[in-house]
Amino acid sequence: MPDTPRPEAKSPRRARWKQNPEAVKANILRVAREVFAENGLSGARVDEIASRTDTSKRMIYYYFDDKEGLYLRTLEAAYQDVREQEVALDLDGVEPVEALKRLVEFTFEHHRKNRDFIRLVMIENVHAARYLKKSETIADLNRGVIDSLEKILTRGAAAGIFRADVDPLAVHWQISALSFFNVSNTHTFGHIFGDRLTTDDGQTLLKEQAVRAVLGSVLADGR
Amino acid sequence: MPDTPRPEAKSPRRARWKQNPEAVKANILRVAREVFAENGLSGARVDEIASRTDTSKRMIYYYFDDKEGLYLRTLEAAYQDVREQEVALDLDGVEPVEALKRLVEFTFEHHRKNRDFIRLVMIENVHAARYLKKSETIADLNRGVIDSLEKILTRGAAAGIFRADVDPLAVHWQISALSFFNVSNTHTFGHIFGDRLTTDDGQTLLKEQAVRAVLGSVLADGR
DNA sequence: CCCAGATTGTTCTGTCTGGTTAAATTTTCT
DNA sequence: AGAAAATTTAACCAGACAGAACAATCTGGG
Repeated sequence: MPDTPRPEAKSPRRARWKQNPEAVKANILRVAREVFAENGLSGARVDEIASRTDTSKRMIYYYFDDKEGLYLRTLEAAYQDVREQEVALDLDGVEPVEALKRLVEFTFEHHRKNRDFIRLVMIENVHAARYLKKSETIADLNRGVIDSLEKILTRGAAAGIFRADVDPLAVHWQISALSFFNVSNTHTFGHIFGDRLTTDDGQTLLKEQAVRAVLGSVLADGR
Repeated sequence: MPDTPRPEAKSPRRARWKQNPEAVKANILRVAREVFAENGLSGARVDEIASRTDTSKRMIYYYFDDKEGLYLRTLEAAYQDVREQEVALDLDGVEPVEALKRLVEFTFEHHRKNRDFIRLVMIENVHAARYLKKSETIADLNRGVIDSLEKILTRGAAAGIFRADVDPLAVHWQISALSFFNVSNTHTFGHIFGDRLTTDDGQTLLKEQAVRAVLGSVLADGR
């Protein structure tokens, strides 16, 4: 990252700076995530990314080769970031219903906090996941989520509280759907039906409803 | 739509053709929907749209002014199309639980059948609904959905089957979320977790689960 | 300290894609 | 026949990605 103050005068063509490859890369990636999230891959302008950086366009090509390379790395970094936030959650000791409840609530909030990430995933889906598929690392990161969910479900089934035939993957799909849609479709939904559900009260309502919904599809019939 | 066979010979610089404004416009819109859905607004190429048409690039500008104009009209047309398919459903006479079940199933299938539409909505959300907001017509089309849902819910509440405090809009949100996500995130989800849920069996499972989920968040506590 | 290699900044240029328009030609309506 | 609308063909031109060239500065090893 170049140091800040262009030393006042005229003739010294260059300012002083320190070498800091990691910081430069990180800076570029941070900005790239924002710009790609706002405009998509083809909509984003390399020049705009550069100008929002503390460094120059030259560095983008120096470290990421080209626009698509930058996009791919941005995607990977975003996935990694988000997954790192998730490991905190430990529900092994908790009673099944409560554990599932917490998991839903956590996911719901977690998505809300990572809007740019959600948008990147949306964009990938418009691309039919073309770039995601190029990444070796991403898929592996995510599979763990299923395991921890499965633990909760089998514990619940053993206790007779949950149905025995629930599919962990399908439940994860459901939790994701509710949490994802809540962020991804804010704009169209809000414009058509009003913003009532995006207020704080509305969001709490939706979160509670999501919990009820997931439990509803998982609880044993008589309960 | 220009007529097909460029009359063999050399000198006649122009082929013969017939005027057919409506067909040309419709043809352009149909193709535009596909291409925009595949690539987004900025990703779509006017040249590609033109080449997939039976007409020429110039006609796009003749009828739609510019790329954004075409995009906006495409969006409006898509919304209108989709809403027209929905009016068929009549659930007034049906018993509440059954009615809600059918509504969920219908919506789920309906989304699956209109993938391009879903993608357009995704794209709009990436744009923060910038173009949707320019449209006068779209918002009005959709509000009716809430009314018919509300009827079901109040009937159910009156019968003591549904909770009294359910919010129709929130329930619609939930149904949409499950149906929408199922289409919108097929690619990323499928790549990360495998395609098991996109098979016919998987989709039936998800649909059933969606029904259970919605009912679970709506049914009165005792049952 | 001095050198080699890595990192960063600046400026400039190429080049091609892609949205847009000019102008001519044909059809249709009255 | 003449005017207006529809359609065709053929460019035009800005902007965006890409990278060349060069200089300057930093950093680590000998």
